[in-house]
Amino acid sequence: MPLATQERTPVSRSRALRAAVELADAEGIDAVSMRNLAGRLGVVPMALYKHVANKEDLLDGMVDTLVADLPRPEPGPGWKPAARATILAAREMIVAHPWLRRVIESRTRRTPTVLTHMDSLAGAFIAGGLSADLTHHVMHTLGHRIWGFSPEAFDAPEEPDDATPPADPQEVAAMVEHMSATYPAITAVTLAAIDGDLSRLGEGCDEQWEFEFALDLLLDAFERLHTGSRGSRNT
Amino acid sequence: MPLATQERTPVSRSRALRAAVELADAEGIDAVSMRNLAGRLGVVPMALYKHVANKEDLLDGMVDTLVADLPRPEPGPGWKPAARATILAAREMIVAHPWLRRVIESRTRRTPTVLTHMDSLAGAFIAGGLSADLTHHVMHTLGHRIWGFSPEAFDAPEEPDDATPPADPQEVAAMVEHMSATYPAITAVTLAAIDGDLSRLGEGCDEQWEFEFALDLLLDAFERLHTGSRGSRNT
DNA sequence: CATCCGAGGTGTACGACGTACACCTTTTAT
DNA sequence: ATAAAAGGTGTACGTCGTACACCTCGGATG
Repeated sequence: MPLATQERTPVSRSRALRAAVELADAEGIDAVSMRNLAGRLGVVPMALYKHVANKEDLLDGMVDTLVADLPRPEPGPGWKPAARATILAAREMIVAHPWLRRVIESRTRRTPTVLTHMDSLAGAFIAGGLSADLTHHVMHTLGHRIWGFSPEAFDAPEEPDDATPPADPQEVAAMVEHMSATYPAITAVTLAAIDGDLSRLGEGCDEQWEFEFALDLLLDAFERLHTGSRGSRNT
Repeated sequence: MPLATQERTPVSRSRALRAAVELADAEGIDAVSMRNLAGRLGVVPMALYKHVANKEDLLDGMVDTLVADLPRPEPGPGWKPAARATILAAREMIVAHPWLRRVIESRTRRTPTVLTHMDSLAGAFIAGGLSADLTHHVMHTLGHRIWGFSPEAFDAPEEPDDATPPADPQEVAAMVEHMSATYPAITAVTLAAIDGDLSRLGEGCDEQWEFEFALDLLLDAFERLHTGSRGSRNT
């Protein structure tokens, strides 16, 4: 005999998606399995398939859930600040949900929600007077930066292990020596980034700063292309 | 009684990695499972673990195998053409192995081989006179472009299904109408890219061109930052 | 009222996957 | 000849996504 019916609000697509986002936030994206998520919802795994087509659809939906809340670029002052603000808002979303970057990267479908976001950003450029052609190239150049992240080829790998133990200075010095001999350029770059202060070695760099640096570099370059071609060339 | 001993060259790490690359080239990255790869090598799955630590290590190794063959930037004429040539060579590698992009994106370790490539590229900038600081930002800005691809947020999704059937023009026109109403900016951009010729709708855009456009845009911007700061600022 | 239906939930089962562990065999070095 | 290392085997476990057949309600409809 079942316990006193603990009334369970029935699962719905949006409830499932929100639960999945919460689960990913709390325990990481690997914890988001159909079985695990179903458990959270007090339901058997297969029940989820009444609300999502399959796991891909679940992940698409999770992205949609978050992307739908992004602000649209404000029409007005100019395309550059509008695009900048929109992209930085997307970045806040990425920072708030660390698993989101990888999930977006792995998406293969373009959902209407995602298309809407892309359209409103492209629309900002067009409204600002950029030609459709230039807007096209601009969107390509921005790439995933549209979503608030750039592909961080140069980044320190995420270290899931507990923070590196302090390690005595002598050992560190020897390591740096070795690095410097093997990878002179990278070492020079790294040392410059921490002002030569070896105690700051584990810090990693200021991603936000790097992101905005690259973003502004690109926006400025776009502006140069745009104004440089007004009336004379066909971009 | 076993068949006449068909002499099998013993598996080695590099043989396993090369076989894995071939397998991925031939059947896609999903076909690269420990079991499948072992089968190809005429060996039981667990035998692979004598040569790779685990699957992540296998994937790392596959990347290394290819990255090791990349040319280093030539010292000489200037950092810009040197970096450009190196990055475009990496791009050729990516194009030749379509699975490689995703695998590189998913790597979490930086192997010595990969560090060596990054170091030689960073070294080109430094040899060209860019400060360590500027080189740092430059590497970040290039992001995955270092590896010959940019994150294609704006790309058509890869369509694994057979090419879209020709679809009669009337239907296409209606679809475009609908798209244009729902996503005006994207539609304008897309139509511009195909010169309004609806028969070219499925084409997708010239990725190589977009890649080089973005690459050159960035390299030019770096140059402007560099020469603009010579002797006056500390970048 | 009786009936039906469809939306939501269940239970079982299958075929992958990565890999731990204990064991065997072959090659090589001494 | 012998010992040890290097390479290969076989079994087993836990996890995953999901196909398929079934059940169970709460209305809507005759």
